[in-house]
Amino acid sequence: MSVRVRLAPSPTGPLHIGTARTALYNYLFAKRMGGTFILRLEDTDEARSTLDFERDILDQMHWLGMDWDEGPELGDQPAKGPYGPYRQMQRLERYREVAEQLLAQDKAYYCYCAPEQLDADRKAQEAAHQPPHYVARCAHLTGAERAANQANGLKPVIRFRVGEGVVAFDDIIRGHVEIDKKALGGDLIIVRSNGTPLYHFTVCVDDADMKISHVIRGEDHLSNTPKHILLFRAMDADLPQFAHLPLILNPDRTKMSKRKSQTAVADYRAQGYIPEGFVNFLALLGWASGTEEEIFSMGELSQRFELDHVHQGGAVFDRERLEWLNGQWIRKLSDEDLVERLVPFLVADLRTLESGGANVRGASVESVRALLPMIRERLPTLAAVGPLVDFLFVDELILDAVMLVPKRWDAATTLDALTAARHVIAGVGEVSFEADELEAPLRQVAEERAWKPGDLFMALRIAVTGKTATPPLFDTLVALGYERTLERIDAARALLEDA
RNA sequence: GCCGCAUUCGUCUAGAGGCCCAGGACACCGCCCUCUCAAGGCGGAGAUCAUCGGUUCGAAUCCGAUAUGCGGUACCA
Repeated sequence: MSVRVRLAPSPTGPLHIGTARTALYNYLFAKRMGGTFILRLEDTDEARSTLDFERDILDQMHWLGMDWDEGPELGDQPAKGPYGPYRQMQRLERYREVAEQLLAQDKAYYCYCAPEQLDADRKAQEAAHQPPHYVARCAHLTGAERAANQANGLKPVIRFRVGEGVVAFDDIIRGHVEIDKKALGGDLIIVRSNGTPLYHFTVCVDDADMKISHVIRGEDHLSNTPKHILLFRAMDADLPQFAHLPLILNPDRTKMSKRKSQTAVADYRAQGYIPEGFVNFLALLGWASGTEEEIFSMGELSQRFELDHVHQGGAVFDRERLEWLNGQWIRKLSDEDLVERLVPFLVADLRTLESGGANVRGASVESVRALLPMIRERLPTLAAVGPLVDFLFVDELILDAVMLVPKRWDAATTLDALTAARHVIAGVGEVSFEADELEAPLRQVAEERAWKPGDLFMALRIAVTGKTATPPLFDTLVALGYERTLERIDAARALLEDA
């Protein structure tokens, strides 16, 4: 049997971390098994579904490096695959057809109970400490009763007969699971009174129609699985295998939510995480290779991923670990690649400086490329580039006399040191202005004046960058350039003199 | 309430009856490197394997109960 798996997000929000991981596991499983990965949009919640969310979901999927073999059209992208349409609102006819069939076979029936009535039932059951369930009031209506309801203008829902007994299945991740039908809440509604189908029904129709072989989804669907199994059986469809993934959790171990965590993939992207790191991190949230390796590319993952090695307990989303993995991957990128990804972040950073009143110079690909050796190890995210090097791209630093003074030093010593350093640098001259040429003479002045080299360097660093943590000093000076280095030292000296 | 699932260092996890008085990684601490910050190297601390019972010569691993957490229980998905 060929492996066919699917991701079935509903476009009621931007691509969620949890959905992204589910997508990844489906994708990796498909790749590993030489199967087919299908994307289906579950947009039957008309009130909350939007085209923008659809776009975000597909866009972030691509960003993460996942493509699908079958899926819906969007914009200029045509639909792919022989089992379409892949958007549920376009499959309404099909659901109606299956519902009719179920009705004709008496596997489903019309129910005219009013929502208020149902609420009252539920309350009564609760009071009686019984599990809430539908009391099957309409389960055996006569033709006359139905006609009467109809004549009264009542719009019925369609309910699926659940019956009695136990539903059992073997989940790839959880093992054997048995659930009594009594726990299912009675005959379930599959079509609303307005004629639109409900989730439990549409997934089953679609999964059956699309010949899905493995349903890999979040644990929150585990308790619903018996309903699905019953529906599959009623349709005489082949049962897929189920694999229920552990949940991704907030730090307080509740199901990851927007309220307590950042859940949109797009947000992480905007913060400078790269897909290589993000995918690696997501893969490791609930799965491990069994070896001690943990840096894996998408390609390596799709060689090794095993569904039955997926962990069963929920996993807290740990940003520190994500950041570390992201840094690992940033360090692996080629120069050209890194530069290309870095520039937009630098530009954005400079733009905000500019709107704050600074005069900024353009950040070109060449200029950033030259900085790579000194910043590469200092980038946990792409967004870290701005704070690291933006001082190189502004005309004037915003400084004050207090911050110019290294700790352990006073203003007078600092002024003295900057003057001496300026002298040395001018002595080296513009032609020999190289990192290798600068260090020795600067160390020598420090020694002559009994300053710790580190203190001298710190004074210089602050004067020239406005920061206490920067890339290596001499490379920084060279990147700044001879003229601007001297200008900044002079500006700092002037500030100290005034103070 | 009812049903289901889960539970190994703070976090992600390895572990499929003896190799485990539990291994790796992130974070943390220390040292080395060092002009700051990183990166890197080395080392440290950190888990009575939720608890209690049972099975077994032997249990983190199998079984049961309890606890805790989470999920489901919608004319949401």
